[in-house]
Amino acid sequence: MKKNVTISDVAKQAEVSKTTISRYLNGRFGNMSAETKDRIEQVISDLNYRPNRQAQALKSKRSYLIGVIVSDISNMYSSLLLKGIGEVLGDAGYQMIIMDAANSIEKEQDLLHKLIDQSVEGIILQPSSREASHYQFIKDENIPLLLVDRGIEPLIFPLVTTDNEDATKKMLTLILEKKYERIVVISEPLADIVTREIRYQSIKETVKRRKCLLNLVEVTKETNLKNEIKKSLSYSEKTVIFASNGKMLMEILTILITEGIEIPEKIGVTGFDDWNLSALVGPGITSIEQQTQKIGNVSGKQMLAYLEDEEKKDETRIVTADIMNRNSL
Amino acid sequence: MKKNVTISDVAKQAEVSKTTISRYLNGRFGNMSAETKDRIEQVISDLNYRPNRQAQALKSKRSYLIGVIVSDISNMYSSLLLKGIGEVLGDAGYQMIIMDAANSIEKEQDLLHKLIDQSVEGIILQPSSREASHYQFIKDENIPLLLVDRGIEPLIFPLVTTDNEDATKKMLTLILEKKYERIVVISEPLADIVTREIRYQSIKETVKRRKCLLNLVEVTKETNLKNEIKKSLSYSEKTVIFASNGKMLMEILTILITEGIEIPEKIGVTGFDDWNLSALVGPGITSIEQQTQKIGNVSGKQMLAYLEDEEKKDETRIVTADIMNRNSL
DNA sequence: CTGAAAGCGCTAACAT
DNA sequence: ATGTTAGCGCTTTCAG
Repeated sequence: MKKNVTISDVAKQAEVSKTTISRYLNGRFGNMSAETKDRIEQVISDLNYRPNRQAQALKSKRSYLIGVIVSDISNMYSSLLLKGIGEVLGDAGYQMIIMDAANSIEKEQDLLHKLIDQSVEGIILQPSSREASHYQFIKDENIPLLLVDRGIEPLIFPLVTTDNEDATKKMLTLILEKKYERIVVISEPLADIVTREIRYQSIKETVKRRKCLLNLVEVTKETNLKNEIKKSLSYSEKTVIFASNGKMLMEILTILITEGIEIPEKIGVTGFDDWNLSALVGPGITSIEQQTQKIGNVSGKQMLAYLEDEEKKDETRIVTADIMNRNSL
Repeated sequence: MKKNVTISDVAKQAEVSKTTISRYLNGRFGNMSAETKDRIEQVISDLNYRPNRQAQALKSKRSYLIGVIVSDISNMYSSLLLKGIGEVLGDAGYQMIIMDAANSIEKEQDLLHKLIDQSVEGIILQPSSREASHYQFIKDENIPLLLVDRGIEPLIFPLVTTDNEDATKKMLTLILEKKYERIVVISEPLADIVTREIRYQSIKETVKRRKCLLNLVEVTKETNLKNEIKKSLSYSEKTVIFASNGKMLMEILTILITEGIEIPEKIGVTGFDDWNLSALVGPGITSIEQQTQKIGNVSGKQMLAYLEDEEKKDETRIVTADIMNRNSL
């Protein structure tokens, strides 16, 4: 059981003042004799001294902590996102405090406060709500907030996200080329998340000018997804299911495959794939693959930019997605 | 731009001393007049006061921070693990500082030090090395360390993990029932991680007493996996590929499927599946599905137990895995 | 080139 | 039932 060695211990041992040690720690050897410097270096390594971050933060107002809140950490999207953010932030000497809102907006509010209590220098948030008012207080706290993946309304913070509209429209082109006559969009509730709405509206707009029919299924806990899929199979028109995110896509595929429904013979399937696994599933699923890790990288860089220059804010960054043409249409 | 309100501001406003506020914050209303209590409550909410965690930690030696290091956060295993840990720790009022060792043992060492610098109260680690000596210093620091998923040698810290040996042997029974004559184990290098070794040895032991042949392919960056699979296909005996973890399984399946190799007609495939997605792939992959989120839950609980009672240490916990019998054998 | 002293925001004896 | 006082481990003027 080793007792904690503090800056005072080092100072005593090196026969200098705490001030000098502090200078050393912060790389301010501006005018420090080479010998004191060497002596301090020696003592620090002898004593195995490491400065206490909490104390440093308390005094200097620099915590080198960035808070990150994802809406659901068990989602593959989060993994890749966190990987991407972590790469950039880690290299810059920042630590991430990662938290999981578990799809609860109450929990998310609580976590935001907890992050602030920890004196984080910035927050990267994948919001669980589209309501800007929920996040206004962070602006008042004067702490940089960067949204990722999903926007809010109005968009009072910068955002890094996929080119949802563009990718959706490109996929629509593919669908229409294949002469589909009806599109069934299966999505989690549109009202909660702007991204879902954007994806749906993009489809709606494109379809409007064609002779293609459109259905929307909003999936909640009460929804019997199997029944909805059966219904989609019953249409007389040539039909395709469009999954609005990776979670939906996988649930749909699970049903289709376990029920032995042939893709694309019986029904076409496509949508957004967060997992980038759709190459392996069924006949290979034609899908929109987001560059999630890159979104993370970009977010990290944006955050660093804000941190060093408050004025660099409010620039939204769009990351393109890849349209993967496989065999499910 | 709101200036930070401190305990002193609250004390002044409520016309009591900081001590009293502190008592209030820590729920020690033992003997506090109802009216002061109410007044403080009022002032705190008026001022929108929130105590500074760093200052609290500095003084009280309680940070309520638990460090978690995963070997690769982009791996689905991490997602579910973190979900599981977070559920338990969050409910108990702890925050996680999650870090990604990115499969680098040097980085992992660095991160461990950084966690200690942050005054974490405990560390949950999915180790990137099997060498106990790398972690000895944590014992010296007297901070609770809990290993998860993978052990080290010797096992000087408690561990929460899957019943690797048991699950592997059960799967072997299935394989042998299907009259396979040769098993090709495809694994990342055994030498690095104990779990890999355990899985392989379990197979080896079981196979020894049968007339079944066994090959081992250790995959590094230099390995051409496609060639190895081709080789597996060339054997005259009825052959099955056993993937030692989810990452390998998915890489193998990707090759098999894109090359159009029929499963199980041309070759059987099975192994450990971290993603729990193998139901969707190809004909449905018979695999070992770990209860990763549960492993996380158990780890969280173990950590809480250590925190409140140092003596509860050194108890290794085994979580069973599920053998999913599908159509790839 | 170096140190003394004050204080960051909070908690915890020890008083009263 | 509440206040006084002394720090936690560090950084930072201000002096020399």
